Amino acid sequence: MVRIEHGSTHEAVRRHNLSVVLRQLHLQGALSRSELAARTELNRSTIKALVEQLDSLDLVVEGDLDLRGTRGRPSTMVGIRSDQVVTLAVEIAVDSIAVAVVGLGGHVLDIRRVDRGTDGAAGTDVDDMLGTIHALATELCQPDRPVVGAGVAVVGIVRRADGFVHVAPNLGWTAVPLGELVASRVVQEVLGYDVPVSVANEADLGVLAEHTRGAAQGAADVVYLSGEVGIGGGIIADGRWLTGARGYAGEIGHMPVNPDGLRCGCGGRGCWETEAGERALLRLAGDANRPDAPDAPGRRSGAGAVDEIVTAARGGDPQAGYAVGEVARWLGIGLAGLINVFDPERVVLGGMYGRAFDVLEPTLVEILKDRALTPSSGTELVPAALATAAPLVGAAELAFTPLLEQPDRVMDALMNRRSQ
Amino acid sequence: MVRIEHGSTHEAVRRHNLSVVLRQLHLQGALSRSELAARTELNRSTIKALVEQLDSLDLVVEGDLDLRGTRGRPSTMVGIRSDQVVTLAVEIAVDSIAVAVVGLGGHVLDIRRVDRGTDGAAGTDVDDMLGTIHALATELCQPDRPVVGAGVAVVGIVRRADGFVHVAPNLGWTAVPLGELVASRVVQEVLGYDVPVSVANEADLGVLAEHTRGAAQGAADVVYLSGEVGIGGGIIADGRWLTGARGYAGEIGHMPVNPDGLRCGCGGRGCWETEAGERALLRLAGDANRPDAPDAPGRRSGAGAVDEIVTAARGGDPQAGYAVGEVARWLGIGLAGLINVFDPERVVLGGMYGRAFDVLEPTLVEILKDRALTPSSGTELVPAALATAAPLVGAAELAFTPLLEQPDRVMDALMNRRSQ
DNA sequence: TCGAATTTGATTACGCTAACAACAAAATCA
DNA sequence: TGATTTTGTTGTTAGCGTAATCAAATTCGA
Repeated sequence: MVRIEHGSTHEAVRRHNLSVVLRQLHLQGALSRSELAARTELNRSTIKALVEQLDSLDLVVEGDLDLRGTRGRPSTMVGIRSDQVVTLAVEIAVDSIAVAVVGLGGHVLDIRRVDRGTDGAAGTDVDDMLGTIHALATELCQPDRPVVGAGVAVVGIVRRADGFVHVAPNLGWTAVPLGELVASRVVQEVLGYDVPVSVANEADLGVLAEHTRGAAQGAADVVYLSGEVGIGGGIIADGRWLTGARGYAGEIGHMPVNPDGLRCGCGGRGCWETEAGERALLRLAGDANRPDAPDAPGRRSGAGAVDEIVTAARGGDPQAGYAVGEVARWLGIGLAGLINVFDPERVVLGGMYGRAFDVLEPTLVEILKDRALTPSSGTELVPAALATAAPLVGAAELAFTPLLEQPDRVMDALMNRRSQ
Repeated sequence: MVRIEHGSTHEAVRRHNLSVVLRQLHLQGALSRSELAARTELNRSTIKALVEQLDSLDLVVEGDLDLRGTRGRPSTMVGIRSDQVVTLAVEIAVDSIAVAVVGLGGHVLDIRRVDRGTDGAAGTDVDDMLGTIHALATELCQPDRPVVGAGVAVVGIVRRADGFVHVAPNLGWTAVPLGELVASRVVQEVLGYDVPVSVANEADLGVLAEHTRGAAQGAADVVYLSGEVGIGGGIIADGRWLTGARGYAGEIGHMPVNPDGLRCGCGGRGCWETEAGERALLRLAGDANRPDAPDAPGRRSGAGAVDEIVTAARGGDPQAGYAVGEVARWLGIGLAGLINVFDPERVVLGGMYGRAFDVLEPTLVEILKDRALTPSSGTELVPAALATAAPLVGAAELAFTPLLEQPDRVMDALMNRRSQ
């Protein structure tokens, strides 16, 4: 693929500045006009004009004065229309499906989640799942509330360009054109007009969420690990979300770490998630105190069982402590490689790694001190901040991207589509 | 680190367009004005003005007409002043030191290389090495030829911000402020004025070179592997050179691939370069037909010995074939992990992997088919195109970066400095 | 409580830059 | 040789951010 670098024109400047202002408000919620001027290094006059345009697009509201008690004339506050401009966020997880309406600024206005096999929700059948999403979206959507886009988080390998799910082992899916399906059988039917539908991997959206509103805020280089049934990974490099040439980046679960390890479903041996994933923890802790059979197909996530083990380890249980220690060791060995490859500013641990952060950290730090080449003080290790909300928040963020990049175009196009 | 997104102004637009035009010419060598207009999507009038400004900065020349025989008035060709605007490129390798004068457009105008221990060149002592570089640079530099920057490639872990070499195991260095040293004891003394000095890891500059002028041209997502004494790595992600938060990114040599492998100098066990590096190949092929003792300190690179083994493998020698096969196997196992993490469009193999590409490829392809999750047809595997020139070309490219980004500022500043 | 100082909003004029339009120039093609 | 096509050149226009100025609204100090 050859990239041609284009020149800039007036409109590009305007659009960029409009985008910068809107993004600031999206991230901060509300700012005074003078603060906007300071952050963007733009002139007061320019900010006024930009805010007026955003106002005319129904994206922001100019409200009260900024009453902070500083001297001088107080500045006008500019707020986000978080209730008037929303996206639809969908999460297709292993054991549940969730749909949320997320307002500009990242506010989750409403959310519905159903577990698989309950509430009439489907198993992993694609059609049933679309039906579930359709039903949830219908409940949530108010006809007068404009929706600017939809984002879908799914536990699978997703092609960025069109939301084609190449494979989703934990759902039993192969070759599902999820983007098209959601567009035609959910968005178009529920809303009555088309909006862009973006699909991405759950962990990739996790890092996007943590970077925008969670534990990775302000960090330009981030590695995010999410311990669920497998190990998911997402990366921010140089301030940008890394998705790879096709969108498959961040598939770290099957990095080889132990050639003598157990066989993995992918055909390899000693993959990272075989050694440091949820099943490894359950296996190492022994099956006695755990009701689930860890290898039963279609089983529900062992989150409850994992938490029991972690609690036991905190309480001094030797078997649980051993299991946690081993998982931490293999986690650290793989993580050392990633740190050497990316040199991240911060590593964010989500999923079960986030919940068990306190018991994992000591071992991790020790392993990394040995194995990571970069000065050890360089990389921060922190737990995720958004917990289970991360994929939905990330999906919403992804769906907001076109609006944030081209506020005027997206809103104009939306007006046309809705009025038809 | 908090990033503030700034707005754009007139000057930013002008600078961007100036930069885009100059970069096109830097990459293509010469283009007609109408081609420039087409590529940049800028107006004819604008291109004229921009080219005139670049001409007044002594960066380009307007020359003959474009005589391609198409109908219509022929367009004026715009060429690069490759002989008038140059950078100094320095390579500090394990067994040699090289200095080159590289003109705009990437033309290597002149080059001097000395092996360590010959020609009065130093071993690995920092002072001696600076002396060598000083001598070579003095020979190469013509006083009337303006130098806009200097770039240094070094086999070590380098902090991007200031060119501080944290550690360079193969040179025996620790904590060497190489950027400062080259600036004060080479550039300032040889040229008589200051220019920015940038330092980076050899493999990182390798991928920059291959991406700009080699086998990775046009690819937005690239993984580059260089097999030398160790394994060096460089990454292009989403069209951008990836250096990490501090500049240590791409240190893939010590990724753990085999916990039962040999001890590595880094303290780990079964690091990638222990299993798939030069020493592994020499070890696996047996020592009988090789004069060098592979583990003698300060030894010269075993490039010759490696090539002997590769040639023997091509000829059907079973021992050599086994050694090459094992190296390919471990190389593939590690590479599968990298492919899953980055989802690159292209993987470029340099150093000994490039020279042995034909004998490595079959095994690599087989391993990747098994181990890499992404559709196997997705990622291209190609040998490097620039061979030993890559680090110097990359260093020059790095040194040209400020000029390409802000042509007017850099040239004005240079004028002032040289006239003092 | 009142005036000075400070900071911001609003308005207008200005400068910079790219685009546009019209015409001239230089080639190909029939 | 004339029609056609493409590009260079020139003057004009439009868009956008900035600077300058004045008015407005607050805090601070006496």
